[in-house]
Amino acid sequence: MVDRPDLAAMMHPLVRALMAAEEPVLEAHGLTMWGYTVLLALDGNPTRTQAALAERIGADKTRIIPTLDKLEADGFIDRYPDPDDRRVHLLALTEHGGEVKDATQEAIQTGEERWLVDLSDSDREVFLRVLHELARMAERWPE
Amino acid sequence: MVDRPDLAAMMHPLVRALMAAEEPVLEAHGLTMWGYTVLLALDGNPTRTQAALAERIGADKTRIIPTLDKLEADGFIDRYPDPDDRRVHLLALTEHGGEVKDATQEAIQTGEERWLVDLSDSDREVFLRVLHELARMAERWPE
DNA sequence: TATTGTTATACTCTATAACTATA
DNA sequence: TATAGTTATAGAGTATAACAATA
Repeated sequence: MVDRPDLAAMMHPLVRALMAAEEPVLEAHGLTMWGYTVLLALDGNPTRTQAALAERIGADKTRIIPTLDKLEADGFIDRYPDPDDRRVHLLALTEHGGEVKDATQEAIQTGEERWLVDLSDSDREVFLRVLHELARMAERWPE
Repeated sequence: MVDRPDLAAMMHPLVRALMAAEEPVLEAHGLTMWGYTVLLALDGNPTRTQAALAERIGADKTRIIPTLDKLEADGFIDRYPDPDDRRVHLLALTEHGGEVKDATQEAIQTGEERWLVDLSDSDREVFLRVLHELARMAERWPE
């Protein structure tokens, strides 16, 4: 009946290993995991409210506030009140923030190649395509 | 330069969604996530020490003790001192524990099919094979 | 003295609830 | 009165350190 391990049982340790490998890279670029997650989310997607950003990255709206404070203090993001509704904060990457995000992502993906290097071109293509599709499904399934 | 999302950025939300979907199934079978993880680890692999089990599943040795207490009280595992070294506890699934583990896994994998159902046979085969291989790599990379 | 399992404590992360400022 | 953001508090989960039993 059971002819494969559980998806979660395979993916969970893998994610932990991927994140453990990311940590020193993030630290070298002056970012936390949540900080990097925010930069990825804002890249190309300026966001109108902090609550929307929090929901998009699966965080509590109270949880990201210290992260946003730090990113702003470091000059990675701009955050200013919406003139049309001064309760709302508009969020966007600064040029510097975009550069740091790019450099960090480059380093992370270089590290991740360690996992993919032994795959054939076609296995790699299929795996990444399917994974991307499942990730999009998970986004649409927020609960 | 960056032509794909980060592996971790794709997998992390996916794992969270998979685990969220598991939770009600586990509860219906009287198991916690750690309890189920222990049953999976013990299945076909009786283990000589609790510390070894903890390391295998990526947990702290102190963390699994309440889990083992509960599994033992529920009759899912046997735990008794090794006659050769009475400091050591031998751990093994009971018959009942094996049945519960099988039934739970069956239900979990049925739920997981939701993610895989739209894949072609060949995409499915490649994805699961590569994922399995990466999971094995992660096991060998414990830090 | 070293090791296995256990318990007690402290720490980190996260969520809940209360507060402010705008609308 | 309702909503966006913030702050304060409480809770869950985890790790660190001390302890008892056995070797």
